[in-house]
Amino acid sequence: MGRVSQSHALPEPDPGPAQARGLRAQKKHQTRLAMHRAALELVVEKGLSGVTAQMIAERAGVSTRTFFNHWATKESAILGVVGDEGIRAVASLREKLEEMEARDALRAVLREGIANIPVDPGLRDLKKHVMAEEPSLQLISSGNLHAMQNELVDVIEEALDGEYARDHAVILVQVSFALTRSAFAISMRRGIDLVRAFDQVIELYDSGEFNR
Amino acid sequence: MGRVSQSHALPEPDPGPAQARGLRAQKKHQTRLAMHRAALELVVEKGLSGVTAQMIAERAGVSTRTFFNHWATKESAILGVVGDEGIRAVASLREKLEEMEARDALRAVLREGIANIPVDPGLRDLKKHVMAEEPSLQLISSGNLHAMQNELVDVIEEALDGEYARDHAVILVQVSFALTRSAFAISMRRGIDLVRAFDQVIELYDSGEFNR
DNA sequence: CAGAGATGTTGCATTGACTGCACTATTGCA
DNA sequence: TGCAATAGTGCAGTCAATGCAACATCTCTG
Repeated sequence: MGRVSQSHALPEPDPGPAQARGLRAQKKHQTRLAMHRAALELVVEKGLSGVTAQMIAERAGVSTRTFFNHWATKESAILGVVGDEGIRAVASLREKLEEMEARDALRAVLREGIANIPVDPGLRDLKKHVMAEEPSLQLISSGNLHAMQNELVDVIEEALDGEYARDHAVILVQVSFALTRSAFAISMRRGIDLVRAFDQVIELYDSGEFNR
Repeated sequence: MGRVSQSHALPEPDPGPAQARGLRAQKKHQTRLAMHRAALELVVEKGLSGVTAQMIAERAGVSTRTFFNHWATKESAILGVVGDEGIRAVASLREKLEEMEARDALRAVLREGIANIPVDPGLRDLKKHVMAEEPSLQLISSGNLHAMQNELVDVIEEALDGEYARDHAVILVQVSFALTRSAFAISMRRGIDLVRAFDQVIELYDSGEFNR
């Protein structure tokens, strides 16, 4: 009965994709996946606005309350957001900044980031389809990126000099994220791998067509 | 919380800032402004999550229902969203594309767009303060831009040639919006005019620091 | 200037996202 | 086996948002 509820019990991030330590963690991850899958399927069937949290919970075989114990919002269940990527990205950026230019470091981090997006193979196509159909989800998805932007700006600012260090950092981050978003769009449209699209975008961009 | 309403009977945009035709339209605009002001004040006082639509309506002297007749969401009342900018932007872009390069045309349109953001002088500082305090509003704000992005991409694609016309267009639009967002951030931080910030960002960007 | 139609405002009822709380059910571990 | 930790659940409640129907207030026309 010792309900020592700590912080506002926000929906915790997912520990690991597959190799869960205990039986307990395994089950949890399983439940989570079931909800994510159910969410995707239902959105395909009925469209985003035609799906309620209750439906998703029901199909996944859990209570509505449990659903919201796992996901902060209906949309995050659909997107299958993990959460702690921001922290890793910042750490990764710090390391890279010691051996390369800010621009390249940032690009590398973003490339890493999108390469590590965990997608259950069975859900890959489903998710792609949903994302293509529901633009507002794209927006939310890039909104998740938004959260880490400021932190990245801070880190990069430290690595730059001059009066306009922060302005530089801001622009650099914004533009880099813009390229990432472009990669998302192009990947979706052409049906190609996201990382591949990212590389193509970088190449196109660096070709200089955009600076005159 | 995170509602992403896809309203059908959308609350109509505001006809004109000041010189409203009839008495009716005048009153309407007045009501609208009262709500916008109330929303901003309350957010300053209690924070975004501490404010309910009811509170805003009450302070503005209207019913809750009326509140939602004017604004699609609580947040749009705070931001004072007008709405029909997208249409104007697209038309404007079409014109400009006939006399200048895609990049410059797009920049010009964006510059126009931010220059025309209607802000009641009395609310300017209030809004700036609120935007600085509540990052999630910034996100929503740029989300509004998001809607017109695809249309702009379409228009620009027509103006470009080659196999990669659309990819070019996507990247161009994304990057240009990134610069605009940067201008927002910098304008906020330095407390300078948005258009001025935009010009500075463009200058900084074109200086070439970002392409090597 | 009267009356009809258009438009703004409101109350009411309802749906659906989310949250806090108290409680039960499992699981991990000593 | 016994107990602490943690996942899952039911319930009640808040708040955003919407449809609907009644009502109030212009606006415009004959």
